[in-house]
Amino acid sequence: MKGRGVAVDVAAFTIDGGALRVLLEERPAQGGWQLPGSAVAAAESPGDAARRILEARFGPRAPYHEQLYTFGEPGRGPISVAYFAVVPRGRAPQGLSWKPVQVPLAFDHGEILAEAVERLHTKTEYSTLPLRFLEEPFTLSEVQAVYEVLLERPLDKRNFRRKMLALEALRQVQGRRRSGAHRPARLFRLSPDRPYLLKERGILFPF
Amino acid sequence: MKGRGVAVDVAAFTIDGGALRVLLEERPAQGGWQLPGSAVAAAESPGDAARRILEARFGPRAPYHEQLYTFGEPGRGPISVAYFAVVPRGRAPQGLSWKPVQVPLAFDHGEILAEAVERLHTKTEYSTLPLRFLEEPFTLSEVQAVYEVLLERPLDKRNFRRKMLALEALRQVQGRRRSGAHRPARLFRLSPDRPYLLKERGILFPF
DNA sequence: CCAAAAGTGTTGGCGTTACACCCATGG
DNA sequence: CCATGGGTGTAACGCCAACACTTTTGG
Repeated sequence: MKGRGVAVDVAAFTIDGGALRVLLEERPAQGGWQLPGSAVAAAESPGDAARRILEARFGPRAPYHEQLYTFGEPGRGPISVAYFAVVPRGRAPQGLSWKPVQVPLAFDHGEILAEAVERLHTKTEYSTLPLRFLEEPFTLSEVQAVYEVLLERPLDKRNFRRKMLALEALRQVQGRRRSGAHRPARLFRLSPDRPYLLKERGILFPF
Repeated sequence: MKGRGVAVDVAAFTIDGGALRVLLEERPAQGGWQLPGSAVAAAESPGDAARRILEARFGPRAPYHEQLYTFGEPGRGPISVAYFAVVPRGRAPQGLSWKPVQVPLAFDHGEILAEAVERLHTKTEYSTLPLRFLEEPFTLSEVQAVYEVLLERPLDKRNFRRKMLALEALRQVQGRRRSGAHRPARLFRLSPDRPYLLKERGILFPF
């Protein structure tokens, strides 16, 4: 079989300081910032390679990730299967930085990043993917804060809570978070049976 | 760059006889029916290869298609970038057949097909992708029939028309279709500015 | 007792569904 | 004039967005 090799690039996001950030590595020789990536070995699938890349950075429990899109313009070098990942807030791994999503990238990585950001926004509208930005257990206020960053607008607290709880995507756990001079907050985890919920009914034809 | 080659496989759908059908080729030597595909040449992108495959079957105006998912389990052979396509009703090209989507396929093509069918159903809920099943110009009754096959339930004619027209995805064109002993039907095309409409607002957070 | 975040219900408006009859044509 | 599919309006209901105050705690 002739043709080009296959690589995997990962756009890993986190939310910190009220802003969406993406995990980048700096390669000054190659024109600045780029997404972490790797060639796909002969004995692994692209999904295996993505998990390997994430485990190398975040340890054996790789964060949530899914395949995004495959890029392969001729002249690009390898064909790249892009993944995007959602990572709870934390320090950037060795040699990498969490950067605002507006930074210009090397190669065509800006295009990959733009696609990943768009997918993230789309899924925010109709799934519980954003819960993956939080370390468990988390409070409802933390969930709301994540959604407010992603949607770029404030949300009504009562409506938000009613709707989020109605999804049955959360399971309350024992204990409360005390964090200052105010009432402690209930704690939640992802509901084990619905770790990643898409709204079933569509918009066009709910009748 | 080491690793495996890259191929493209296409799941092309049409609606005929009130049922969803997929374009398959029979290779008795390799265990029955399979999706049309091809290796990706060194000088082309996967998208180029998909278009090439479709043009070889349907002529220089390739039907609507989009990238679906990239499959690459080790031991699979080449890594395959799968596309799905939506084709207006018509005769199957030389050497190929329109088959019901339940037929068992060779290799892992059944998995690819299942993914494509799912994507098609998802997009039916919140986009005007199903309009691509129709040759232009078409009538509103034809549009409704397509949606009824995809959604597998009858739809109310008045509600359907109101909603479809409200999307402003259609443009009425001159002329009427006369097809028997009844009132002739108005004709429509895809609105040129919105050839492929996704509903903007989501379900979870429209407030 | 003060500050700060957690927590909680109701109402009005709008969008969606349910529903039945007349129209235009060909034979 | 009859059969066939094309074409049209309204009313009841349910869901969603808007909105403000009380509770619990730490200092």
